[in-house]
Amino acid sequence: MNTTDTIDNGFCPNFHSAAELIGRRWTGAILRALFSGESRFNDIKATIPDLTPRMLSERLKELEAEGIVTRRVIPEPLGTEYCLTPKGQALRPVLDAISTWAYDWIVPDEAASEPRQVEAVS
Amino acid sequence: MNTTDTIDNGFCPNFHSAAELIGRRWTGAILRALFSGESRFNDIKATIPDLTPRMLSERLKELEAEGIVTRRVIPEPLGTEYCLTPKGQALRPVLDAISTWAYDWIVPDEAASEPRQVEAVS
DNA sequence: CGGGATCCGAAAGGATACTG
DNA sequence: CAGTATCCTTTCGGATCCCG
Repeated sequence: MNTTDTIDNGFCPNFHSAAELIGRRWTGAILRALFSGESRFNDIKATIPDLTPRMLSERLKELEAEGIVTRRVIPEPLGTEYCLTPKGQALRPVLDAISTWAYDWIVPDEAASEPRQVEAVS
Repeated sequence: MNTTDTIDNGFCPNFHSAAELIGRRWTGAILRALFSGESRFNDIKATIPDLTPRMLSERLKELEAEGIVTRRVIPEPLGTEYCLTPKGQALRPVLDAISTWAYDWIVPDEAASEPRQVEAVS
């Protein structure tokens, strides 16, 4: 029933697993780095502030296991390259939608820390 | 630097917090239930299989703190009603994008164990 | 009905160090 | 460069009981 249409049923396991896959800590940012063109381990790591190699490695493995990225070792400049598979590329609309929403609704200085100062509304 | 929506920079804290907000455990499903029309605590709970009241309560509070839902106590039938704010409504494209992706790429028996053929090829 | 409080085990995540 | 290994803290999340 729910196929490409709108949200009209209460629960969908596929949706659920997809949401939690993408939403796993750091995963969104990693995917974003991949989309932005980064592909080497340390390049990805460098673009994401507090990401430790352990986390990156772990998330990358998960994504690989999910068929979202592929890992390839490059002999010459010696390194590893992570690329998005079609399934991974297909996530672009999702990432874009999140970006748009974030841009529209997340107030800049609310993002990093969270000094949620509402202006005194009694 | 471009801030509109395309992905071409490495990291964006707004995007990051948005992704992890939506991706928090159960949050996607809860949002989905809200979009599908549920609004009462136990109705939402009922649509999501293993969600405990504690988790629902916790997530709902987070969403409320983020300005994504509003909580209102209804005196008559006695209950509580959770509604999406404009900020919450604005998440619809995100949820839809995830739904679409999930439908296209998550193979049923990989998500849970609900038999469903993606496409009866040939 | 709609939660809050508490307890507690499980798992995720961070820091640091070390290696092929 | 690209990870691993280990430790150890924090958080998550489930169960249970209770309260307005």
